[in-house]
Formats: sequence, C-alpha cells, structure tokens
Amino acid sequence: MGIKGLRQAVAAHMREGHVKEIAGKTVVCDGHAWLHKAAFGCAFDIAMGKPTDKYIEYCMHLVNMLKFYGVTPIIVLDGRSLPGKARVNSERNARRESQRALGMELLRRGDRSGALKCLQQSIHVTAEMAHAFHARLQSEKVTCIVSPYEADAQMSYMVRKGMAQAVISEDSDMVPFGVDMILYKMDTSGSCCIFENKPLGEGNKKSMDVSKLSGDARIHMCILAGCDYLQSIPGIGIQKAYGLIREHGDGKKAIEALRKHPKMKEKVPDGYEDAFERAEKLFKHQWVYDMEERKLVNMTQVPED
DNA sequence: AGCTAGTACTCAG
DNA sequence: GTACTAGCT
Repeated sequence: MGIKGLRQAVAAHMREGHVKEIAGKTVVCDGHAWLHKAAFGCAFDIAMGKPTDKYIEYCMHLVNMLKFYGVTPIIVLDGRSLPGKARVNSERNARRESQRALGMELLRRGDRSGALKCLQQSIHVTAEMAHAFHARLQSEKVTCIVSPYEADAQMSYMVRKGMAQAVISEDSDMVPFGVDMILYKMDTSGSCCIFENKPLGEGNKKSMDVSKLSGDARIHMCILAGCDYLQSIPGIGIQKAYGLIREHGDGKKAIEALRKHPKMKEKVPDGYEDAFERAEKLFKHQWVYDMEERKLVNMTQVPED
C-alpha cells in the first residue's frame, strides 16, 4: 500500500545492520518483493518467454543465507489485490506494456542494452512465477503462506500472534501495522537497514518518534497523511499528520481542530470524518489467514457494536 | 519547512 | 512498492 514519505520520516529509527543480529529468531519475508527483484536479473529471458529458474535460485539464495545465519524464514506470498487498487494496477499494467513494446522495438534496431532497460521495466511477477517459488519452498520444507489479500497485513498479523519476531520487507506499511522490528533493503549477503520501534535518544528531539504513538495513533497519523483508502487533506503530509496526532491525541480530535482552524477549515472535505472512520476500519480489519485456526480472520477483531 | 508531482529504479559481475 | 528532487505554498 504505502504511506507517502513515511520511510524517510522514520529515518531516526533506522540503522545499518545485518540479519545475524536476529539469529535464533523467526522472520516473515515478503516473497513478492523478492520475486520482483529477482525477475530483474532474468528480465530478458522472461520477456522472451524463455523458461528460466534463475529468479527462483535468487530467492532460494536469500532463504539459505538467512538459515546460514541461524534465522528461520517464513515466506508470505500475495493473494488477490484489493478491489480499491484496480486503478493503480491498470496504470502499472499500461506502463509495463508500453515498456515491453519499446524494448522489443529497440531490440529490432540492435540496441541491446537499451532494450534490456525497457524490458526490465516491463517485468511483473506472474502467478506462474509465484507458484513455481511456492512449490520449491514446499519441496525444501520452508514454511510458505499465501495471504488472502495484502501480504503486509498477513505479515504483521503473524508477528502479533508470536509466530515471528521480525519482518523482512520493502513496505512502509509495516510501521502503522505495528511491527516493532523491520529489516529493509536486505541484500544477498544479509546486510540491511533495521527499523526498531523504540524510544529515540536525546539527540533526536526534532525527529519523528513513532514509539511515542499508540497503535491507533500510528494508524490515525498514516490515514491523515494519505493512504490507499483515503486521500489526505491538501497540504497535510506525514510531518503535519504526526504533529496533529501528537498535539490532539487521536484522529477524531485532530480533525475537530482542523475544522476550527481559520486557514485549514475550508480544505477539509465534506464527510471527511466518515471517510476517515471507514479508512480506519479497512486498515484494521483486513482479512488475513490464521494458520492455527486454518481460516480467514480479521487482522484485528471487529467490535461487537 | 513541508507538500506535490515528476522522474528513475529494484539484478549483479 | 521505493528514492530523489525541483518547484510551490
């Protein structure tokens, strides 16, 4: 999904690190992100329809590297995409198609390196690629979960249920979903950037400190800043949203304050309060798969009333 | 200072 | 999905 500017905004919580720091722990990994990166390495073969398993070897290298450092990986693969993402998905498809056409044209003209760049932009992870990876993981006895919808929600649910202690991802949504340890930008040697949700020291007074926010407040901040479920009020990004939540405590009170603000009140759209509530519900109650109960459940339980 | 929108990019020797 | 940045408020 993605919250604009969030990764940059939580930079003070991040540091250079290595997977060996979580030796002995279990980590949930975003398999789709791995496949997408891996596909770049064999973009030519994939675009030409030539059978290859190079991308699987790349992903398995990551799996084996984690095991080498004593980390137990669980791979999560994407299920269906949410209906609300149809527009952004079709935009991406159109871009991929045009890049593919351009790549083939450059190839006919003999511009092999130019063609490769375009063909790399045309790559997307197909269901067949995901299936092939899934089958390989099963044959190697690596736990693999297919999430009903978005992988982010599934991964954070598994951490909250105690099945894992960290997440390997490229996605900023792990922060509002409340994951306390996130490994970003992991390379084939295990180096990575590590996000930790813990109080910042005295030297970071001016930085955003997400450990100062409750779980709900973190989600409220991200909705205010603009997410897939709700566009932000014009002029409000991640920094303003953080300031508002810190000042007023929660989203509802922050919007009340904006409604009274002389310069901001005309920018708050009609019905924003209701849209905000809907977004919060969509955020919190996404469908995920529960491995113990072997059924779909809401990521956080829907209240009775 | 912070928000927006546009461009460029994810492999690996 | 990401990072970076010029230009605007």
